[in-house]
Amino acid sequence: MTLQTLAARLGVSRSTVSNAFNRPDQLSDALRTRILDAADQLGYAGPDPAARSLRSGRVGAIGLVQATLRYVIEDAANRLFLDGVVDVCEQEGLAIVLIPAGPGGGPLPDGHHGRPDALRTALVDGVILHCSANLAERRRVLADRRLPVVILDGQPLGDDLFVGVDDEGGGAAAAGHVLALGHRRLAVLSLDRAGGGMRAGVAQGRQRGYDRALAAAGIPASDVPVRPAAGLDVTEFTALVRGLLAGADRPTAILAMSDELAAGAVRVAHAMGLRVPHDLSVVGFDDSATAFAVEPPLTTVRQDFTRKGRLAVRMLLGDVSEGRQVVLPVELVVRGSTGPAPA
Amino acid sequence: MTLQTLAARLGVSRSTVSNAFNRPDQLSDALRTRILDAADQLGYAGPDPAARSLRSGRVGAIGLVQATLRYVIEDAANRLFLDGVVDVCEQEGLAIVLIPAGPGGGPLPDGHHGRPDALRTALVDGVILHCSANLAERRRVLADRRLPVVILDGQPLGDDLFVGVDDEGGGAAAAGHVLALGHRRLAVLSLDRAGGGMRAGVAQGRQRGYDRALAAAGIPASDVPVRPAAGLDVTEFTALVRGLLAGADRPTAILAMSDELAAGAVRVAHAMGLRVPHDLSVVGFDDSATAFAVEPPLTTVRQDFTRKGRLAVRMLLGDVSEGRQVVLPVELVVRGSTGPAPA
DNA sequence: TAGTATGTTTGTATCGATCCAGAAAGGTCA
DNA sequence: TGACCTTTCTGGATCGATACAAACATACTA
Repeated sequence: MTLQTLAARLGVSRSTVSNAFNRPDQLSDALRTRILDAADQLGYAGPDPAARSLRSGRVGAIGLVQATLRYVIEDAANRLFLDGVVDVCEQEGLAIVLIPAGPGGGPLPDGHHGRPDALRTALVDGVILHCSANLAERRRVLADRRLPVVILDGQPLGDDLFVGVDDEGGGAAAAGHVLALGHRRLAVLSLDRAGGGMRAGVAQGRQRGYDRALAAAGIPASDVPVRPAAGLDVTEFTALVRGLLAGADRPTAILAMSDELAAGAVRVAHAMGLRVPHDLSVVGFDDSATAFAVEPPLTTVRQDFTRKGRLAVRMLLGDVSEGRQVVLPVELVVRGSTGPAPA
Repeated sequence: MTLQTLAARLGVSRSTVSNAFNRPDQLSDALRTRILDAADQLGYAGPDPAARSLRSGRVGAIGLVQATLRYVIEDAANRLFLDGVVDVCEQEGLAIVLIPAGPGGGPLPDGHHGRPDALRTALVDGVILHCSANLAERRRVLADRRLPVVILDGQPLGDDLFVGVDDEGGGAAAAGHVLALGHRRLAVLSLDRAGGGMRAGVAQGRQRGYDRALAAAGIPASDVPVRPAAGLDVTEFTALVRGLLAGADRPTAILAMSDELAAGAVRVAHAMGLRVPHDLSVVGFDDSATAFAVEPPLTTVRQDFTRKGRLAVRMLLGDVSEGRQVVLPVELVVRGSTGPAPA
């Protein structure tokens, strides 16, 4: 059952049937109801979406590209972002397409072999592209496809639409906070990971912030070990943190680039018999639900994920009233996981 | 830049270019590389997805329909299901489309006014349809579109592909457990809600299980109050549970149709000064992460969400090796939230 | 009564690919 | 050498709609 045959059955033109579905104002109510009723009767479910998309150029969906599909739903912070996305999409009746982007952080399929890249074949009107190692390459594919793109987090790329947060400012606030508490031996748990991180740009920004505060306090960056800690399993992560906290001149404060890393550090510290914040201060980042998943709750840097999500979608839909490249503010939230440096 | 123009530029036929992208075995390697290189050079991102879909009938994505988009990501149990879905989709290179289904549980747009229903226009190769109040109507739309459908949870509909769990058996196990502990005054917190539930079918199945066990114990169903509790805000929910637990002949055990409801009940009970399980036993359902979000951890009915997700996608893709209608087993998990009835 | 809006309906061109039957070229083998 | 395969490539038909301009009514104005 196609629009064509339905039109024939009713003795009207294709255009009229099409209009019945898409432009109520283009025909009389009487005819419109007659057509829609007939459609119901004959089991015509409405214009074929593929054909409609081909002709009209619209799809009614936006795409999300992140390091892995799993990350999209498992990361507590990211879910808050999704809340914002969902919010606007539901309002606008847009579907959300989760686009698999191949192995996290890895290169795209070269296009010459194997399965075609999902990014090339995804049916969407625009894409929210999370910062990642191969951002530029992905960006290029989307540019070739002439799809609108909003880059999320990290740093702006060219003059692309961009929404991020003040990672550097947040990092500086986090480090400044523990420095003000008298800590001098610090360590960083980075979102980067050995093989090029999933959120490379974010990690860099936050690190710059840490470094800035350290420099201001006169501490050489080389005195502060930075450990790539993202994507480790529990055993590896535990070993990493234990290594960091072993020895007499262990750090008295840990700057973690996410609340997950921070919470993990607190757990390991506890397991080692260290008290938080008495023996060790820990600062997280993001203020996701995880900040309350440990005792004491985490001092962390809050960002408004949901707002970020809403904004990203709106910008994708063409609303640039807040600018084409938006950096949202962050805010240090002091809770129980930080305290004065031990004497 | 279309396939057409690329072909012209190279002096080959459209078919050949198409084959270069889709059927490597249909042309010589030399020509294929020449074509793909030229495509790269000229910024041709590959065959237009909409055109491809129209002609080939394939999209490379599956759709998920649930009560609301938000539910998809916020519900802890549902995320486990998504894990399974994501698992298979990532393997198969399929995108996942979250289809907004209008106001939760409410009727579909009638098609005669307003925005076209997203279910009618979603570009997908098949749909996983969560049970909901207007399941049948949604099913019909998809039937008209001739899309493969897997119905998730609740009861099978006709001879549609179906994946669910033994809700009735689980309900019976949960109720049987507290009855065996000597409880005689029970109450049910139902997933149904006043205006027709989001997971109507599920609620019915679980209730049948409760009822079966009650009957076996000789307790008339009318003695056990059933309170629709899904979708309430904290205040409403608290009032509801307080009402239930007020009075001298208050229930000594609560059968909750989800871990969220159970955890909520535990919190309210604590707030009222009741000890769990000493004064009140609570049984959850699902064994999601929430089961450990309260003290004591919940006695609950476990189901394997991730397996359910994997299975649903595989069935959608045509694998019916486990049958066309699969009911997965559940298992009672006894933890700290249940104990002997108070004397 | 002609002239002008206003509101409906129609036809033609077009979107950008894939499918499939078959032509051309090159190889094998008795 | 000629019959018969293979491999490689081509062309026309087709998927199912929407856009846009033009045609047709009908009513209203002058």
